[in-house]
Amino acid sequence: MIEIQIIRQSPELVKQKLSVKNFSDLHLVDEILQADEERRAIQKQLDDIRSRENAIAKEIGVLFKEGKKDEAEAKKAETVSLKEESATLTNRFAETEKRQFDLLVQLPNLPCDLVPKGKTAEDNIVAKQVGDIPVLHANAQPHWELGKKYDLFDLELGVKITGAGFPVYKGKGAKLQRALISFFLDRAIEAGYNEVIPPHMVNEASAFGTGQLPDKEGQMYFATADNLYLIPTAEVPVTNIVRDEIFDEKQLPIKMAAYSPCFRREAGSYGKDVRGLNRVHQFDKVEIVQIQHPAKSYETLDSMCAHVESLLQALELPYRILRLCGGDMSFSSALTYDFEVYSTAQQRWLEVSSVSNFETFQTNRMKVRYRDENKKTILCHSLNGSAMALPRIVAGILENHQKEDGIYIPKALQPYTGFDKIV
RNA sequence: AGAGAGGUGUCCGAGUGGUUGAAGGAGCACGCCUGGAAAGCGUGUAUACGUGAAAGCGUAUCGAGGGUUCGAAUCCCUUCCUCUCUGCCA
Repeated sequence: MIEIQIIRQSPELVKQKLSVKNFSDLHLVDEILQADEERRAIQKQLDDIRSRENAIAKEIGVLFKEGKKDEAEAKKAETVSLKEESATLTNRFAETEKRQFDLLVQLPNLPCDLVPKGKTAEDNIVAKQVGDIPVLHANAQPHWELGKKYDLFDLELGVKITGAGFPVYKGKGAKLQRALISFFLDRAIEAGYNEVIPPHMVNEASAFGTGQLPDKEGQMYFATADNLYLIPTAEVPVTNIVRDEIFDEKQLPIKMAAYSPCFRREAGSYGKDVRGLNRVHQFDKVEIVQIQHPAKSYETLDSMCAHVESLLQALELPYRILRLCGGDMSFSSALTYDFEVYSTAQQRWLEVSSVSNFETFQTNRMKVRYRDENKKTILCHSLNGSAMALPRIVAGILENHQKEDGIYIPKALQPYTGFDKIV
């Protein structure tokens, strides 16, 4: 949620930035300002009346104590009209406040100055491309064929048990999953992140805090009996750990890493996008989250990107880094870098990580602040990134490291798998 | 899931209708004292919104939401959570 102060101070700049994100309902900005003005005007009146009510109540209290019952009863009459007025104003205030909130929540985050204009994925900027695309042997196969060939995962079996998009990992495929999770977590811990194991279901307040609600409701699985959402990413429970907290400036940054399964309904996805492990409803991911001082958050974003990059290098995968254009960025983000691994057998890039700075968009919703040297409370910045999402990494490893005689496990991963080759 | 108890500030803890944003204590910060420290003494120590250049002032907040009342932390209703006992269970 954009801070109202920013909209109040520079509505035109806000509109201009929103249009970089391809957001066209700019009239919302004016409506917000109008509601804001109205709200403040009502609050002034309301506070004034309540102040008078309070004063009279106190006087009545004193009169009763002094035993002046008649005077006290007379005073009561004075409050009648005030009570009516304050009741009306209270309603109007609540309405206006809600109207402002409902509008405010519809605005996506403002992109930072580095975000390129653009509408679709085509307009993203390739910031960096590393690693040669391997030349595969003649019988090279896509990962779903390799999964069958080496009995690593079974999608049909998942259909039987649950439904489409719920893979069953088997044998060395299962071990590879576990190895990657441990590897990613250990690397995060080495980089100073504190490991947490969060709940895999969240309440409405948490889903609101990170920006999943209200607009992305349909993307999450919802347990109606208990009003809980299955998490689409560990970002949601992990970032909410600091909800409503006020930190000492010295405590920043807060660095947390978590492994969790992720559940996504992925309504509307189809075709070659969903082949094999390309897009599934349940997958594993290690997520890194930081809560940082506003002045340092972009430095932190760079360091998080460097961390993800080091993982891709350790796994010996060809990758590229994209700086997302305004139109392709998520609702909550101010700047996002996507990491893609080249799927050689499919001849396409697969997104394996997304690292974002949300600035105050999430922390404003969650009220995550720090206290500066003047004891003022100021919103922190929040950042997160996948480090990393497993299925497409698995796809990348299987496809890029396949040889005639089997699939080679990158050296860095061998201590975790306990084998150096899948045959 | 059933029965009972309870949810107050950073923490402990008082408070069952009247100047209570909230006693007291601990902690923390600053100052005095000290050669230095401890002890002691003094001062300060919530958040949000509104208003103001600022100091400040106003309003709201004692799990959450609603109600009674001139007035609610205190009474009533709803709801969430915690603890104890019983049941069930990895």
